[in-house]
Amino acid sequence: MHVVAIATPAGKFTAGLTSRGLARLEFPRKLGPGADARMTLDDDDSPKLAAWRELTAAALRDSLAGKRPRRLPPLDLRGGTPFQCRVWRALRGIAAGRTRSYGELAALVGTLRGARAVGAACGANPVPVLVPCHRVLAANGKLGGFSGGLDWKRRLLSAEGVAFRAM
DNA sequence: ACTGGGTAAACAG
DNA sequence: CTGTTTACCCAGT
Repeated sequence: MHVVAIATPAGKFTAGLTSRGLARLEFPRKLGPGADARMTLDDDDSPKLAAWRELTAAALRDSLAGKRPRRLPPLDLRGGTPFQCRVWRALRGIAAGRTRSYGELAALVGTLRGARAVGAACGANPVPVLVPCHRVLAANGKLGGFSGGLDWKRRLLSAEGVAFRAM
């Protein structure tokens, strides 16, 4: 996996690219002692990977501004279990500015009472923002959780003009 | 506002 | 297989 930095107005994201596409996306990390240890940046990417890095950067900047990205890089989501892949695919069907509840998403993937399992699958989403797990709220309109921290979830939803109940 | 039971899936052992 | 944990949900207090 080729690890590259993606600069945005909101900070430096980290993307992991494989020969099949974008496999991971991480929010800017708080700089702690030794925070750079895992940041083995990769400069000599192939033209293909460089193109995907630019697609990722453009899509990420659009998404952070609340706009729908015109084009996404290919995604390499092989890591997931069959259930997680169903959930992640369903996530991509939620348009910008719209939300669903964990329970609704469970019904969409054919697991009627699996709201909690859907939450766990969202937490395992390797490509947040572009696979929009932030558009899933709890059934009562509250936020639920977010792997990157609830501040990011609030920020992404606000950029899309979505209203939500404070927690 | 808080509690408890029900629930599906992943994971450790 | 059993136990534990989870970004849940709903009907009761």
